[in-house]
Amino acid sequence: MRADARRNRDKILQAARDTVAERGTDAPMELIARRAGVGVGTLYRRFPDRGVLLAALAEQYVHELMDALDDAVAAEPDAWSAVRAFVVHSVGKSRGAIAAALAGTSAPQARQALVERLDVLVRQAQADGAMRSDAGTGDLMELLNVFACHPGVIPERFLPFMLDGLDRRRPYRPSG
Amino acid sequence: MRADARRNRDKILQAARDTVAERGTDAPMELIARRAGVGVGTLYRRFPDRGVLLAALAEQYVHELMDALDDAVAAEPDAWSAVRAFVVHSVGKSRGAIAAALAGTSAPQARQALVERLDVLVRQAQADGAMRSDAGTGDLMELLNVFACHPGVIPERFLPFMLDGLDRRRPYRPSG
DNA sequence: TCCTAACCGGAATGTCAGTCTCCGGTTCTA
DNA sequence: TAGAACCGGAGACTGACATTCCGGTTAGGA
Repeated sequence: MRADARRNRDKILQAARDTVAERGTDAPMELIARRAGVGVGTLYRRFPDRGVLLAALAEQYVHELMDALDDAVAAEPDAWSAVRAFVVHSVGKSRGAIAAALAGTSAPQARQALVERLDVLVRQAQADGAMRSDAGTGDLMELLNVFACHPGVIPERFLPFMLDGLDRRRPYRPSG
Repeated sequence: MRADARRNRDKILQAARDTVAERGTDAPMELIARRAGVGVGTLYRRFPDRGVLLAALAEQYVHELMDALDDAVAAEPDAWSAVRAFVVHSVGKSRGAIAAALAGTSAPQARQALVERLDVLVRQAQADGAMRSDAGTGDLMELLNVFACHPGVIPERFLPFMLDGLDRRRPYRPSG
């Protein structure tokens, strides 16, 4: 693969990510290409159809979530704090790409690994008495999805409330 | 207006509501017509374009929300309970129609009236120390919108958590 | 019952946004 | 410097919708 070809591939992936984040999974291919500073021809040469492109995006994204989960576990003092940090972080970056990565049928094995990993943490948080026990890992994944589909101020605004709702201890912090 | 014409008008409105609930504000007109058991011609004769149809829907819906608010106030013992009941009830019925009714530019005066009414209740709930004070009426309206755009199990599942997050007293009820 | 204005259905037309192909021109790299 | 690999984007195609139009049907008053 020639150097310029690889360079373009990367640019396309990044552009796809941004575009999908803003316009959803069915964003125009041409928009993605233009955003990458590339012709549609180039886009299609690299990714024969939308499905392939989305799969690549999903793969990449799930891996990043995995890393974010590791970071959260390393940085936070307990399981529930880690879960919280992970969710906040994940919702904060790359919006719609989450939806593409998690909701779709792409990269199911990577997704599965992520879910299992998160599940361990969730169970721990519940065992600690920190997280309410009538909500589970699946709920969190769906939560990510819902918020991923609503770029804009909404997630930032509601996420803290939502997380407080999931918190069994429910600390009340008027200014945050 | 002939009897059959009126009958059809009502059927169209109902079909539009269901269809918009499922497929969003830009659901195909033809789908709405078919669902109403009517030809597209009839639909267009009654509602010259999508905007008019949506406006009619909005009007009707906002009035229903108003009634729901009244009912909630009458049935519940305090302001916060009424707010909660209202939100749950509103999210529960006629999904996407909410989005059409509230997000759009249709029926702004009716919407305004609803918001003001709800606002009184919200302030009361906050004054009672029952609802957290860093979230307001606007947040609730947006909340309705977000959930309205996500038919399916999601709202039912998350709404209770969300509302608990907004509750200053935060009663913990493992089984509900 | 009969008449006709009002109403109905849906085929037909027009529009538009997007996808994907193709090829003449350009750029790496050996 | 040759030529394999790559690039851009015009344009042919497609499908999904909106909207119009008119021959056939019907409600409901005389």
